[in-house]
Amino acid sequence: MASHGGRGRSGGRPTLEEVAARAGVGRGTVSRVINGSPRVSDATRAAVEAAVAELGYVPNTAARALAANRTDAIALVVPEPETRFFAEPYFSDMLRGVGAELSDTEMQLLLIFAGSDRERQRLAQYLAAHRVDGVLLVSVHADDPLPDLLSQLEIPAVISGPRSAAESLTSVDSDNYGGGRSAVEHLLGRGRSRIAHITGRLDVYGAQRRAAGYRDALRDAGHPVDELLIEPGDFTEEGGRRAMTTLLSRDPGLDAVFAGSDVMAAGARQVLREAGRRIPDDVALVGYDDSAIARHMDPPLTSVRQPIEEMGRAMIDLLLTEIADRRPATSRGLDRRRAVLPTELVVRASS
Amino acid sequence: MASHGGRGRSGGRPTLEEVAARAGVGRGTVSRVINGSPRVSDATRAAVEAAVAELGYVPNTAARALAANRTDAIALVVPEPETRFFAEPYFSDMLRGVGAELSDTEMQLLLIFAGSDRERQRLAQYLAAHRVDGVLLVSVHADDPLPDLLSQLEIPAVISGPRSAAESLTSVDSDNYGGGRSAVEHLLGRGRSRIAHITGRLDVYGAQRRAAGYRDALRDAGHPVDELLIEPGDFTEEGGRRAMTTLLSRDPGLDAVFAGSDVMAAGARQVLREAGRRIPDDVALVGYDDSAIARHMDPPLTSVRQPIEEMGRAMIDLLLTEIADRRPATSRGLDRRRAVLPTELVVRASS
DNA sequence: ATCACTGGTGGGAGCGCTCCCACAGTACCT
DNA sequence: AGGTACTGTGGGAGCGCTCCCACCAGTGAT
Repeated sequence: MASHGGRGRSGGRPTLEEVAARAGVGRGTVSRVINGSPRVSDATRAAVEAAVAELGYVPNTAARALAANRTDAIALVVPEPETRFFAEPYFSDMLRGVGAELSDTEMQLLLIFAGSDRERQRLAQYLAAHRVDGVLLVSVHADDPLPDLLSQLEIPAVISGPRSAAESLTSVDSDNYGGGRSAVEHLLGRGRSRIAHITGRLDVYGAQRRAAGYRDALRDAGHPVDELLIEPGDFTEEGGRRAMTTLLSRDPGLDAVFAGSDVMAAGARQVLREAGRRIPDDVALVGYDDSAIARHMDPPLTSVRQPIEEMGRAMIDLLLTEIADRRPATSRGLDRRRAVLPTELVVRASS
Repeated sequence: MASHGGRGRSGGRPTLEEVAARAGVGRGTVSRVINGSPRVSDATRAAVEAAVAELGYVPNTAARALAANRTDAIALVVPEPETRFFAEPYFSDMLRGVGAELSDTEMQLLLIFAGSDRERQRLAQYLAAHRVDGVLLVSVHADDPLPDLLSQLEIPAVISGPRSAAESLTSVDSDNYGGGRSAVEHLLGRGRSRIAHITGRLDVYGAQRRAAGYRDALRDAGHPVDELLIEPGDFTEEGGRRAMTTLLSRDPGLDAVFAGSDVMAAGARQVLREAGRRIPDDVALVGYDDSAIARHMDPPLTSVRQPIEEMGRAMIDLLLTEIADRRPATSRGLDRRRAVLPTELVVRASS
């Protein structure tokens, strides 16, 4: 039914002006109705809404973006190759939370992978062009230049897993310290006393915090902290094996292990088995992440669960307020926000 | 260093006009250089490029979109909940191909899930607003209204897995017919003669084609087609079990089974085992999809591989030409395009 | 010398919005 | 009666591009 105009333009989508003419009001008034301004009388609003419905009017996003200097879109940036994104349920959970929280909004979510250098290049261009109003950053390494680029471009951003205690970006984190504590307190409660800790890579802030929780839990219970019972892994299964081997040689009598991730716990379990230790009878084992591995391990692994989906929701919340705050020009200065969500210990047969 | 202007606008990004002034040329010339028009002298081009570099000019996408009536973005629409998207490697492979093919382009890819009704609603709005230049459609059900919506809105679209032989959208498919043939020919070559077929849901076009390949391969080899050896499954493991049970009761002497998917093959395998049949000694088994299941099955499953990543690339190719063709206004009419990519039989121990 | 062309270039018009200023109308005070 | 204030409204200006027409040299043919 669409009548084609003279030039190549297709479709003849109605414009604000046409809606205004139809409703017998001015352009500005229609704009106010569309944007939900309260300064419109009920009668006028009704007339405009009728015209919008009759004409099937849909705002032109490009025009709006140009005039208002915003895009109504935010990006979820994953500085990893796509493969890892799909492999780890972490991202899937995060995305679910983000999507849910966004569904009440007009905001559009873009998923951007920046694993390769080339993709990084494109991302930088993309951000420089201000094609999004804000950015969600997940799984960022300590030396990544991305956060700096974002602050330089003055693009609102929220990072999941702050890079340090002094993180300059608004951040959302789970309570790694509390998670570490609860794991150790649980083991102590089970009557274990020689509790080892396989940490994650210690340049990852969260791994430091978990270790701190481990230390404080022991100390507060009146146990001395034996540094020989702390051995760094690197979040891999192989790293877990190596660390466990080392720990076992240092103290064959240890009766519990708190691993900084489920994957490392899986590695530790192998070594313990080979050394003839029964789990949990001889050595109790606790992991971190409550991943699928934990559920399927033999015996099923006690693990610290992070509320990843909730973290996604929190990130959106913070980002949206940050974007809203920026709009009225006054950059409110230095009060960086930070959210920390509680973890939960999921007890299974391994402890 | 950015000096703030009088009003609230932030940042002072350079505009075309500023680049033009700096390079000592007109606005139009800069635009030509940016867009790679050949009608610019080398000297002028160099001057403009220098000015662009000095000023760090990045085109304003919104302005371009408004003026040129295009967005330089395409959407990958997944009419499934996110969960399935992550669960099935199909999507991951497809995304890899799409991303790779797009990386030479200025085009931006959006990932849109439309599993729930609410998400569908948003998607419709999104498309009506013409926020993308084209759409990639994957895993669409036969009765989905989305394709019609797209043609109505005159948005270029490419679908993976056409819904029927009369698919109205440009489509990319793997050679399901050839895949079915090759599976059966392989089994015949192994000396099997009573070959059963567990089909997928027959309202899925690809499942029909696989079954057609099965029939023709038998017929061309001089074997009669016994309809009692064809039993529909529904792509699930349970469906595979049911179909296998039925087939075995109809013909206890069958010596091979071609299942329309690896998952159904897994179901069939269970039933065969319980019935005391050895694989492949008594009954040879072939699946379809070459998924992780196939590799991990005991014994490893012979399966037909679809070139999913290549399909992703092909979809982008077709979509981009479709978008380009549309630009010069003349809608070239009725010659719908269609690409069919070859499959490959991966032989393992089950046959 | 005149008349086509042709490759290069400048800049007006306009894309469809938002923002904001101006102004009419009403209400409520002095 | 005149002021003041506030609600609701219309429409100009302008966001930063692309498109296209007009125009200016050259160049070669007449």
